[in-house]
Amino acid sequence: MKTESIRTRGAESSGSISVHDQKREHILAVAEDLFYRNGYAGTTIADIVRELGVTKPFLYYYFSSKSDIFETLCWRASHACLTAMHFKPDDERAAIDKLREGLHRFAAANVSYFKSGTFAYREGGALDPAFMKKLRTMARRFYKELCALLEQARNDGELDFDDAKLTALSIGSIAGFMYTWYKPGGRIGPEDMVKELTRILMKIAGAYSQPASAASKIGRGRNAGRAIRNPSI
Amino acid sequence: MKTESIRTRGAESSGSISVHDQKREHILAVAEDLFYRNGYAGTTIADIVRELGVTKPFLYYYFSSKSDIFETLCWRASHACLTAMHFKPDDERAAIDKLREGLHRFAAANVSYFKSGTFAYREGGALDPAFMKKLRTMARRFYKELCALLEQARNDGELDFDDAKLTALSIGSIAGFMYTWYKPGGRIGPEDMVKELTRILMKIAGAYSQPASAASKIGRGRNAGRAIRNPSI
DNA sequence: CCTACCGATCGGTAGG
DNA sequence: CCTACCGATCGGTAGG
Repeated sequence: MKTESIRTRGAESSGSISVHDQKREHILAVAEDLFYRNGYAGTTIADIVRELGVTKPFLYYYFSSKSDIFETLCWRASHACLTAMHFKPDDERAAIDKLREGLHRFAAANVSYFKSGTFAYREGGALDPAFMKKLRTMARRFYKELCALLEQARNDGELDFDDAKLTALSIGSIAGFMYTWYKPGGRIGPEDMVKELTRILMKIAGAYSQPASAASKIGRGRNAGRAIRNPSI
Repeated sequence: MKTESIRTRGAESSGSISVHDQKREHILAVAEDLFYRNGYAGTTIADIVRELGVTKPFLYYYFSSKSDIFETLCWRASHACLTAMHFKPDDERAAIDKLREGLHRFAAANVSYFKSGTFAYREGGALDPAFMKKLRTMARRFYKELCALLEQARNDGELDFDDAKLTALSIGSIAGFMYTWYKPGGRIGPEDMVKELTRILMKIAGAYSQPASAASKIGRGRNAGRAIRNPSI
C-alpha cells in the first residue's frame, strides 16, 4: 500500500498482528480507498469484494454490515485527528507551545488519514445517529480545547485574531477539506506537507513569529506590520 | 440547464419570473436542502416529491432525471464561487486590491451557496464524468488566477507566504469546508461572516495590514438569518 | 468460507 | 392536439 509510511500503528509494524486481524485490515484498507473515491452510497459491497478478490460471505465473516466497516474507518480517523489537542493536566508549558504541538499533531493526523479523516462530515447522512452523536461530542471537545489554547495564547500576547470560534473553525476547515487536493507522492512530501500546514494554521491564529528555521526565509519584517495593528503588545 | 441559471436569477430579482420557472425554482430549492442534508444517494426522488407535496411525473416534467436536478444546482453554485477571481483585462488596479475584492466575492459566494457550493467535491462519484471535467477546468482556472494574484502581490511587497499553490488551496479549503459549520441565523450574520472570512483568507496570504473598515467588531448582525444570494460588490 | 438466493427499494415511465 | 398533471407499476439492482 502507498500511504502506510506515516501511519505506524503499533501491533502492525511490530509484526505481531494475527492472521485474522491482517485480513480485517486488508478489507478496511480496500474499503477505505473505495469509500474515499466513490462515497459511502456509491460503494457497494460487491465493489469491495471484487477488489479484494473474495466473496460477500467472506466479508460478512469479518464485519457485520457495510456500516460496520464504515464506522470502524470513521472512528479511527476521527479519533486520531480530534484528540490532537489533548494535553496532560500537569503540562505546564506556555499555551503557544502547546498550541503549536497540538496543531502539528492535528496536521499530521489529517495527512495520515486524508482518505477517511472527514468521512463523518461528508457522509453524516449514512451514519447511525448514535454513532454520529459520539463523533460530534469528540469534535466539540476538540474545538473547545483549541479555542481555550487560542485565547490563552492571545492573553499571553502571542497571537492576534478576532473571533476564537471562527478562527478555530477555519483551522479545522483546512484540514477538513484537504482530502480534495492532497495526494501522497506529490510535489511536497508528507513530512514537509505537515510542516507547511502547521505554519499556515499558526498563521490563521495570528502567530507573530515562526520557529527559527522558518523565520529565516522571511525577508521583510513580519513584526513591523503587526506592531502597528496592536500597539498595546 | 446550466447556462439559463443566470437568466433565471436576473428574472428572479426583478419579479418577472414565469410560473413555470417559479415551480422549477421551488423544486431546486427543496432538492438542494435534501441533497445538502442527506447527500445525493441518500436523497430519493420519493423524498423530494414528498417534501414538495407533488407526484413524480410532476417533477419529471421539469427535470429529465435526478442527476439533471443535481447538476443544475452544482453548476450554479460552483460557477458563482469559482468565477470570483475573474477580472476584466483592462483592470489596472494593484494585485493586492484585486485579491482583496476577489476573496471577498469568493467568501460571499460560498456563504450564499453554503448548501451546494461544494457538492462537486463531496459527490464527485455521483456526477457525470463529462460534467465533472467542466467543473474541474473551472476550478483549475480559479486556482491559477488566485495563484497569479498572490504572486503578483508578493512581488509588490504586500504579502508574505511560502508556497503559492498551498496557500491558494488553504484559502479554498476554508470556503470549501464551511458547509459543515455555517448556518444562517447564527451568532454572526451573513454580512459580518463574509467580512471575517475575507480577513482570515487575507491572513493566510500573509497580508501585512487590513483595510480600516474591516476592523469593526463583529456581533449582532442586522440581517442575521437572511442569506445573501446576490452580493453585488 | 462459497453458491444461490431473498425482501426492499431504487429511478424512471406506462396509459388515461 | 396541447399543457399539466395523477394512480399505478415497470425493469434492474441494492444490501444481506
